[in-house]
Amino acid sequence: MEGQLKRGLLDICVLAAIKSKDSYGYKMIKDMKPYIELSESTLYTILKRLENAGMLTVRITEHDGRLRKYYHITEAGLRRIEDFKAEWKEVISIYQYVMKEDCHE
Amino acid sequence: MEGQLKRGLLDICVLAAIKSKDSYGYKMIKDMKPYIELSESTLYTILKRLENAGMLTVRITEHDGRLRKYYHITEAGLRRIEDFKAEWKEVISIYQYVMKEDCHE
DNA sequence: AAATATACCTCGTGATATGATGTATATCAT
DNA sequence: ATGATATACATCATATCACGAGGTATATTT
Repeated sequence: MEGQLKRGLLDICVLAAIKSKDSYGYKMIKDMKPYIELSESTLYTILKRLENAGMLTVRITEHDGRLRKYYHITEAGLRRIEDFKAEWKEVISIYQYVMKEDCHE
Repeated sequence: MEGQLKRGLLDICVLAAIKSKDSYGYKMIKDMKPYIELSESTLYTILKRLENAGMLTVRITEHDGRLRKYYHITEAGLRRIEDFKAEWKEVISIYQYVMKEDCHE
């Protein structure tokens, strides 16, 4: 997809991916793949940003001799998802404006 | 609204605003205000970008002794709107992913 | 005369996504 | 055994972009 539109949804997708169950980067990419594709560099950038913003916490573990970092959503992260739902209504309103203009043809 | 989400919609809104009828910057801002607010600096940046991308053409006029630049959508611009409609389906798919995860609570 | 509306523009800044690249271990196929 | 692929993390440079601040100029309203 064209990228621009996706941008605003990235943070929310990542938060959604860990909302009901802690997860780690590599797994998140695979889980989200059917819905939204993002590279590792993009995801780790986002995870770092969300961590700095207090939206999630990190727990380092070891699995089969490999490093694995589990991410856990915080209260602030949950609130961010709630805020998104409100913003989504505005997005729909904008979409309707575009469609309205589109139908004047 | 949060900004990030709006980003991907800005170009499309501007194209939609001139789709059925040529318009000019100052008017577009007022027309779009109920749906999406954008500053003059933002709009003129976008108009310049869309012009460079061949999505619209410009016609300079004079009105009451004041400069006025009318923008006209091109074939490429119309195609951009069509592409957006396809992308929108992906956006909805992503939204549903977020909501799905949200309901596991 | 002053304030507001109309109408355009540029520059600097901060935020951001992404490709390229790197590190390291485990597993699988030949 | 060895080479490829999968797992799993990270950083850096770059390009794009929205936006506030500030600027220019004329017409209309108070």
